[in-house]
Amino acid sequence: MELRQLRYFLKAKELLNFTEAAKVLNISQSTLSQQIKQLEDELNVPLFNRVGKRITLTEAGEIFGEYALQSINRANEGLLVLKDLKNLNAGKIIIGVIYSMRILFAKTLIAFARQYPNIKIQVVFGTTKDLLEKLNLYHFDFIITFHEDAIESHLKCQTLLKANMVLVTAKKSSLAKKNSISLDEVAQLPLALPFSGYSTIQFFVESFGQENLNPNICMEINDIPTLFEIVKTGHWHTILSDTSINDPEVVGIHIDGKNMKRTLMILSLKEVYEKKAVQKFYELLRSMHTDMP
Amino acid sequence: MELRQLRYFLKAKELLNFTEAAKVLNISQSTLSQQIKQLEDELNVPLFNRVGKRITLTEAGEIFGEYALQSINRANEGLLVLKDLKNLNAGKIIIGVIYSMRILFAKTLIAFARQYPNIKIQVVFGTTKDLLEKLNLYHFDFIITFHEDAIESHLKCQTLLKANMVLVTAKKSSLAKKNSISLDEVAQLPLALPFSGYSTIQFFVESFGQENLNPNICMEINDIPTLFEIVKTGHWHTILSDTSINDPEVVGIHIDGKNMKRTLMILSLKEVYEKKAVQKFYELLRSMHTDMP
DNA sequence: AAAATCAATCGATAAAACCGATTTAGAAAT
DNA sequence: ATTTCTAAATCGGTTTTATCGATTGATTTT
Repeated sequence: MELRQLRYFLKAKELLNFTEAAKVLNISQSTLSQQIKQLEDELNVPLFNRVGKRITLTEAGEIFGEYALQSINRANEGLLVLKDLKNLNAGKIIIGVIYSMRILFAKTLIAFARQYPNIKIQVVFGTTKDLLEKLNLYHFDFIITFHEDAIESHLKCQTLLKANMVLVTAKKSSLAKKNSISLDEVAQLPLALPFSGYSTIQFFVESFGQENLNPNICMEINDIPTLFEIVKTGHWHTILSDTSINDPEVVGIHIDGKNMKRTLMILSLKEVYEKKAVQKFYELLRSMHTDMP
Repeated sequence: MELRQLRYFLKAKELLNFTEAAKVLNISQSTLSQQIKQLEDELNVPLFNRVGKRITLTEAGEIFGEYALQSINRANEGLLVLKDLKNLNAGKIIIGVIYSMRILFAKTLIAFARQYPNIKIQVVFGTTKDLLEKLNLYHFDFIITFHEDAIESHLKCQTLLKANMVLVTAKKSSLAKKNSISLDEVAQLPLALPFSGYSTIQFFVESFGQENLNPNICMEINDIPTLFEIVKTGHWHTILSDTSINDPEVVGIHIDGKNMKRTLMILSLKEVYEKKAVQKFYELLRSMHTDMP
């Protein structure tokens, strides 16, 4: 029993004429006759009465017709749903994002949700380590993170933007008046750094290490709003990417040095089919990056 | 897209291993690989991610799987329902019966309904003419009637029983003591005959005509219980098949003459598939006829 | 009565499913 | 790190099945 036979049967049932049904189906009448017969043999019951040259439906044909129609409809619906998926009228994407991308990401998220209201979006904020782990477990469609390590061969890596790492200080602080600050100077300050993952710590270690500087790290906190509160006291300072700053009572000061930029990447698994919704999200991310001052 | 491909896909989805799925399906792994690829090409979306040597399900595969399963289940259910039909666990039969078969038929009906409780039965009592007309319109599975005319070639005819036509008279009547009566004598009696259709009237006309007798027909009534009430007055008499008599206050007296039997037939259309339920009903009718004294 | 028509059947052909062998590359064992 | 095993993809050939046009047989239409 195949869908082909069910389709043939339903058309014959509809028209109660094999010759006409065959014409509509673009097959020969003899093919239709044979396929219906095959189906009847398999079902072990006639679906049509042959009355002279005409056909009428049997009780079995009546009953079976309901099921045949539903079977075909289900298959067609499956096909249609996949089309919708492809046309961004359905589906779901799951994205992992590091905390410091909150502000920029939120804007992109809102724009995407407005443009594609039928696509479900799940967003998970986390540390780079956690996000990577889950990416490798096929949990995410992609993650957005800083990532300077050697790219694993099974990962696809797209550069999103270069983010500046800046000294974040209270607006009321005397430092707030500076346009820039040296790394030497930063090393003298009491720092409360973001403890958001291995790669972040590595970044700091390497940046200061290259200048043989020992930063005065007083705290490591893995919550950016809390960091802002600490900074707002005017005593402690932190170093964050400029994408993180959205508090009116803190400012970011450019740190001199060519290593004070971090690359924000989109990471995904190579073997995983790239949904159209995901492609659209990338496009939106990039266009919003282009517009950045 | 065919049910075969959907079956293959669902097994691969279940086992997440083409080689094992192929083994279970009793096909070669390469066949499975090719058929899945064909399906993916038709759907224009991958259903599986190929991860090294393993496979995982895509979102599209997840979604499509639901519809594929339902499509196959519907087709299978259609098959099962037809089996039930064949096994007398479902279905419907529609029977036309002449009035004089009421008593005998009721017994058969009850026995059948008890034996096959899941089969719906529709019974229509009527005149031979009406029943025949509707039979030709595919309204009935079969009808039970007296029928002596030349059998139309599109009708299938089975003899059920030979029914005796008897004089029906009041038990309190002096005639009731007779074992038999001649047609001459009957012609002298005031008769109230059943007006139940052309063939019944023809039968009487021919029976009396052959003896050059003119019966005294006072009434023609197309309701058997009413005929019994008339007869019970002791004044009028009627002629009915002995299968009709179920009133304790009337008796049937054998009428001398070789023409006083009528053949009760089962009539059906030759081109119409004979349901198993119908076959079973025939069997029951015949067995109850055999048991008749 | 003759012509047209419709489902069934036939024999041949085209298309598709299927197979085993092989390739490619990843996973597991050493 | 190297070797062995293994699983999906691909290839070319074979088998099976759908399909076709012609024909048959019988019914319907003219």
